[in-house]
Amino acid sequence: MSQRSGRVDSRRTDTRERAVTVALELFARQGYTATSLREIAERLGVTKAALYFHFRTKEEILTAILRGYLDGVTTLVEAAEGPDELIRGFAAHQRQWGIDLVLLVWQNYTEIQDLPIGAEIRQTMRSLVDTLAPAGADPAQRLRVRIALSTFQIAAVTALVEDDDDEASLREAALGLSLELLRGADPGTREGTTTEA
Amino acid sequence: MSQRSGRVDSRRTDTRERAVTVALELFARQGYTATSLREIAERLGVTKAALYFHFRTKEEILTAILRGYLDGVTTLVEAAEGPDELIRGFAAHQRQWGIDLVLLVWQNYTEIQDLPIGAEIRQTMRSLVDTLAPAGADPAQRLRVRIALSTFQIAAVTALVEDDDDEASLREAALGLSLELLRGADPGTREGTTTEA
DNA sequence: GTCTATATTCTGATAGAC
DNA sequence: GTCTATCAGAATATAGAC
Repeated sequence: MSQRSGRVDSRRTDTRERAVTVALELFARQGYTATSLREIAERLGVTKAALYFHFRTKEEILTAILRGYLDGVTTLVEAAEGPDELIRGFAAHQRQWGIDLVLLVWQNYTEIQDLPIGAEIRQTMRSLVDTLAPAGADPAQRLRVRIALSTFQIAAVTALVEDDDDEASLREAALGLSLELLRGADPGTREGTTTEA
Repeated sequence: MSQRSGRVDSRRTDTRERAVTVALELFARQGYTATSLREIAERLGVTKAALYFHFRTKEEILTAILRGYLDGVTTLVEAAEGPDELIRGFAAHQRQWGIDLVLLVWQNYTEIQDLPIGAEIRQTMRSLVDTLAPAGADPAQRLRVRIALSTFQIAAVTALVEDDDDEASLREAALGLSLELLRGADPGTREGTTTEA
């Protein structure tokens, strides 16, 4: 963004984008710390020094990956008009970003949590729970919502481990379970869009 | 075990046990790869070389931690007389081993999965699901069981992130949700101990 | 059982040429 | 934008004295 000149530069390469893609896969499958810049660079067919032209630190690569995903979630939360619509939007979002992103966030949260974007992720997830949980929900109800959200991640990981299971049907089952859990979070009224408390 | 002489050796130290405890905490909080042997040794007040007397590799420390936990789960599965009893036993087991073990397995699964004990963990978890799910359960029902099992882990992590929530009540809520999910896995008969299919 | 000392390899990161 | 060359530090692991 800050390095684009506006017009199409003939010398422009796609190394940065490719680096983000490759890093996502390697970070997800091997872990952030266990993946070296040398490894990423080799996959891209460039040197480590070339990577340092695009990113100032290794952490910046990780942050770049998470940025797009997180902004998507924020947009979802802000645009949501009701719990059911939001959970469906979240399901689609998780699907769109794929198993590697899910793995990346879960398996490397230890490293992510200390980064600036880690605080953003916590905040976004909390607003997601806030939006999905009834106003004034107790911790048990909020836990229910958190489990409803984790459903898609568990399904994605299950599809990876149990390779004989059909991923698409697992996703569908996850959505059903998620909605079921969500409805249980508020045994009373859950028809209108209770945006106001 | 293999190095004990039977009688109480006055020169015997508890470095190995202490190393396992310290490593569990550091691996859980910082990640397996991000934690160095130097760090573990410093915490113990010994040198790296002393650690290598007790463990041949870094992976062996990780394996030693997971061994006790995993054997406990196996024992639970073999002794189980019914789904409800098993899930309660699993809940108690998770509680007993604490948040650090839960974090360790989840946050470092990328590294664990390639170890020999990683295969054991997968197998044990599968037998756990097998025992909890009705015979002939479809993937969707098995997913439900997996989510029921994840409940305790999500509760533990939630207690860590949301430090104003009461951990004990979260655990209680998790057990209730887990049982609720489990009952939904088989809408039909779930009274007798259907050990035979 | 624990130590000092060391071997070897890799890490993230920088300088400067092209 | 990418390269070669290099840095300082840290990693796992081993050898051998005590």
